[in-house]
Amino acid sequence: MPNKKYSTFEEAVWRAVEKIPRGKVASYGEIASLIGRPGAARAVGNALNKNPHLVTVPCHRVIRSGGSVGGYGGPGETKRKIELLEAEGVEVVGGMIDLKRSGWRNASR
DNA sequence: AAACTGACTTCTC
DNA sequence: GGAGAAGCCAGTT
Repeated sequence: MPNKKYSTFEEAVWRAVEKIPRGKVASYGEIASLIGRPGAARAVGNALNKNPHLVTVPCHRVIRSGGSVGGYGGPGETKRKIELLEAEGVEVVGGMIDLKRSGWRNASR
């Protein structure tokens, strides 16, 4: 039986991630700050790794700082992540994203 | 309860 | 610019 209960931290992460508009990306650190846990970028990655809301939470829109795509669980999964981002209008070059163009609430303008 | 792990971040060489 | 190490947080075992 599914007694799977989730922590408030994870719920907060998913909530912040699903808030990311299509065609834009946010870094793990950004999410951590949004939920009130600055520096918990690692914890955010952990929450996404177990992401049970794979449908509601576009984890592929979450990237590393600087604009690096980061990972996605498996080695080959990272490539899929890039494809998804490009499909949404995000320009990914060599695993790097233009934050000034696809940054969620930063660097644009 | 303690220790390990991990989709991170930043500094230094 | 690339590689290595340390620091940080939350979850899982």
